[in-house]
Amino acid sequence: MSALIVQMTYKKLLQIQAQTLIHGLEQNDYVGPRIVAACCRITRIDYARRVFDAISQPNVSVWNAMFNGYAQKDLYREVLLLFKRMRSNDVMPNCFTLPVVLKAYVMINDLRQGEELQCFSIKTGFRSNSYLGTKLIEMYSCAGLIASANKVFSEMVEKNVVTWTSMINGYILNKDLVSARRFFDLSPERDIVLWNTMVSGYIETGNMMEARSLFDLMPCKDVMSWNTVLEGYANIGDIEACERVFVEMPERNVFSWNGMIKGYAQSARLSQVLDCFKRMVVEGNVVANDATLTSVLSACAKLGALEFGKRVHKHGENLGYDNVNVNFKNALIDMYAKCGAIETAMEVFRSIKRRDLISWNTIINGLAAHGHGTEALDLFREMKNSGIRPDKVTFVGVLCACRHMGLVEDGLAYFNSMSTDFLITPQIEHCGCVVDLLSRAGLLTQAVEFINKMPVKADAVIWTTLLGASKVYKKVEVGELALEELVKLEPRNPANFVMLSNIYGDLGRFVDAARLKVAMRDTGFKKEAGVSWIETDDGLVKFYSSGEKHPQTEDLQRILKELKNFNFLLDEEEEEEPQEHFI
DNA sequence: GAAGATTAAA
Repeated sequence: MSALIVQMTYKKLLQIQAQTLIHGLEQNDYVGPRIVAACCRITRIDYARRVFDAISQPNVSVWNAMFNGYAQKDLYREVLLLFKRMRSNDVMPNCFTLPVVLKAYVMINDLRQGEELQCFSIKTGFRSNSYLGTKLIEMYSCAGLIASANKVFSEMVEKNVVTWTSMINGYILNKDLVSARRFFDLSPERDIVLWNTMVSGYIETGNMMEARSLFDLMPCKDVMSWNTVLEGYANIGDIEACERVFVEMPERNVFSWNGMIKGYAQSARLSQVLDCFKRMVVEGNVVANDATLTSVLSACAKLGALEFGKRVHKHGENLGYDNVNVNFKNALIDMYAKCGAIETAMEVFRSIKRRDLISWNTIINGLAAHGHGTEALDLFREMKNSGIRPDKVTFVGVLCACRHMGLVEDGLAYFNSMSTDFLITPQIEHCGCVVDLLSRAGLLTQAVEFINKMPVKADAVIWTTLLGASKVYKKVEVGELALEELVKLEPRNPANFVMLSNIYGDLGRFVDAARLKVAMRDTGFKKEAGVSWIETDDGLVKFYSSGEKHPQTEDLQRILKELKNFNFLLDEEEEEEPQEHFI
């Protein structure tokens, strides 16, 4: 029967279950746990629970099956609730029960209960169980109690390679790479997981050199070993090393492609992200997953590549990510919003059944950034009403919406509500928003007061905002104050002097303007005019804003016009004929 | 029955 259950489908499971009911077998000590386990794996978890509840006197194995079912779905609170019931029903846990329950305590960070369970396990004679020991080490390491973890480790009679891995991982979690390495060298057996753990430990602590030399020492490597170093290089933005590893690796899975894509994204090679994704679809023998699609969509968002993004959307739909995957949908919202397709972004948002914090943040920030301030604030209200707790990112969007609409009162009210109602400490971004809001409204004195009172130190961006506003509103004292601060923060930036000197000029204070010019010259730096440049066959060509210095300006203007028309034609064609391969 | 990975928002 258990062989049957292993390869069972949903339909078959129901048939078998019906048969067990007919014959009263669900109460059978042997059949009961297997049916529950199969339901946990195949059906919805609440159905499994109903099957469990129907068993009048479940034995310990039935309880264990249900615990494991919940744990596999990350429902740790349910594990613990059920464990309480088991204890009150006077069913004795066995050596299979304790590790899974302990894991639940680890996952919800309940150290006290975990320790109680440890005492319980010692009293009931499971002290030397290596499965339990491994979980205890993990629990203490996660809580930062590395000494307790080590105590459990050294008191364990039977240590195997999993135990050693758990201990080494504990040291890595606590950033003690020296001890981790000592235990690694001491371990009587080293399997591939242990090697990979040690390599990624070095990577996590930023020691790519050591990671690489350990990787090179590995007696055998699996695809995950290769992926680990690939991602290590991706994280530090060493794209050449990434590409070398990618070419060199003997086998590639979806994580390998995702790692390569991440590498390009990390070093801002956005069009290469798209190229790599195309290659993956065409030549990689792998299926993209939600991580792939979200990374690619994020690149589309940054590039404004709406057409490509739409195709990624289709691709994801075909793979079945559309209905269930909130990550995919969140990335879609961002992509559509950043590409200016706000309505589509809104549609996607509305189509999500279980929105998470990121869904709300993405749409609110997207709306705010595109001047749909009213809608952003409406959604913020809706978000609060539906019981989702806003975080600091939400408030960046909310304040940004107020700034766009010039809602001084509301902006200040939201800013205050952030710390009083939601216990969020304002960050520099929030403060910058408020300073900008006040500055644009011409409330410069209030802006200065705000800067003096705000919980973080003002940065150059904030002072520049104020300096700019003081030019618009001709408030020379504020401008002088801003420049004074700016000179401290970025003494090498001559643009600051130019700004204040222009203010003096506007007010006819030419002596002061000249004095500043001298001060600027004394810094030894010269403000360069804003310039764009492009590399051509003849070398670097510079373009100044609305400048006509280039000898071929007329030709350039004409070609630009033609290109615009050409692009327009291309867009139309693309609509009709989407790229092959890309479905 | 215990140990190994990636993703989206400012």
